[in-house]
Amino acid sequence: MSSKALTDSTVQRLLHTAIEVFAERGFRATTVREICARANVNVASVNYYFRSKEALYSQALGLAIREANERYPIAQAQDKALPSEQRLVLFIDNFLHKLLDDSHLGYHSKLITREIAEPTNAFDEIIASAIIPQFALLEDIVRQLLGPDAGHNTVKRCLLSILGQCLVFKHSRSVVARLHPELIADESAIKQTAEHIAKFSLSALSQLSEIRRD
Amino acid sequence: MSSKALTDSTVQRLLHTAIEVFAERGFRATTVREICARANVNVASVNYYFRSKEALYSQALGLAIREANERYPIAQAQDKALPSEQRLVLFIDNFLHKLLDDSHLGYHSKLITREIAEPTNAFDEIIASAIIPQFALLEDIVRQLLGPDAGHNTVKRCLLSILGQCLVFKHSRSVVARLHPELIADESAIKQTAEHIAKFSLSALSQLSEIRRD
DNA sequence: AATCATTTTAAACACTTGTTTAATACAATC
DNA sequence: GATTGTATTAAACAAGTGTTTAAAATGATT
Repeated sequence: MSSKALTDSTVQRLLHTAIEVFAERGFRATTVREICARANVNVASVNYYFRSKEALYSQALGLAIREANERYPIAQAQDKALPSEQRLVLFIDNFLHKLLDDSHLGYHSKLITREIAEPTNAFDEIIASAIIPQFALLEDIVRQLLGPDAGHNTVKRCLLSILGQCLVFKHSRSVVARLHPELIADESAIKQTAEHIAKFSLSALSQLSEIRRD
Repeated sequence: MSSKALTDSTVQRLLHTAIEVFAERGFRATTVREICARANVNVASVNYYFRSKEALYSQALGLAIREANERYPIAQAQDKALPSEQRLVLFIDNFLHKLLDDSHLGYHSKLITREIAEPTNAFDEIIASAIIPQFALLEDIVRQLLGPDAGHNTVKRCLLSILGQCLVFKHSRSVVARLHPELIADESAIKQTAEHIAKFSLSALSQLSEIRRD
């Protein structure tokens, strides 16, 4: 494969279409033919440019992670000069928008959360490039909010409490859309939801930091 | 189909095997042949007893919901004589155990959360018999904890904050198992996690109830 | 024991799957 | 402009899909 493949329109179209279809249907339920039909390329192209359906999936997943991180950089929340409370608000707002962005990234986060829910061989890639950085950043923030006396497991559980509050809107989106659509109706609703999660979590964290360690 | 079908061993084996395989692979990626092989019945049985693969899925889903509700009844948390704080603890403990039970119900909750993540035609069944009752019960508890002045959207968002903290252990189980396996290692770890979620949420709710409405 | 409806079975159906092939089209280099 | 390496195409491949069929096995009723 020549080096111009990076800008090759066929390869690019295949990758981005693959992100869409794999996100919609999952790996096994996705057919190579559907990807090719949507991308307007011949069926054989998948095995010509990538070696197999699985290799295409792996590459598409990697691209999805990179593009998601480009579009929603966590730089703001990383600024250690800011007060921890504000950094938490920034993190949650960023994370929630990344999850609920339909315009461009809906497929990216869907594909990523799908891989998490049902890991394939590409799972290690996800862990290393999409999960661990987020975990580390949030852990940094939470540790500061809880104070130095907080036990290891307490910190971990608080991380998951915060992430879970965000992720529920992705994983159970169908339920939210059915029962409480107004919570994710538009940009301002998402922002309010992010503020709620931040307030909810900050209340809990401040109270936990007063009490004890484990 | 005769009425004895209810106790027919072939039908029963098909249904329970279907719960397993559909939970593992999802609807489209599941093959009728694999279900039949695991259940030790002929391939044609699916179309003989149920009319199609889709009908089998629908029936299996309904059975999963019924069995999950039987095994983890929410009766305790419904007891209005108990203080709201304790009812919340009971609810979370029950819900988390239901989600993380591997011995019998792992497949049931997996199938249910999968249907939520990727709704099929059977989605309405899930909403009505598995979601709404849980939502209503938790809403009752949360409303008492927040007081009568709490706004509608605040209540809803608090519901999702609590449910999300539990669900993350199911949806992102692969990540938790990889990065923080000790949090769900055994029965006592799960209990501690449930206690954390309850404490975390009660702290937040008590603080929110002091402040304001929306 | 014979009859009958029900259940189980192996085989086949038509269709879709990922992948391969071999022929064609294209575009740059000499 | 012929040559050569790359890209695209239609067609075919073997394996797997849900479903149907028609024959065989089963078990209860007469």
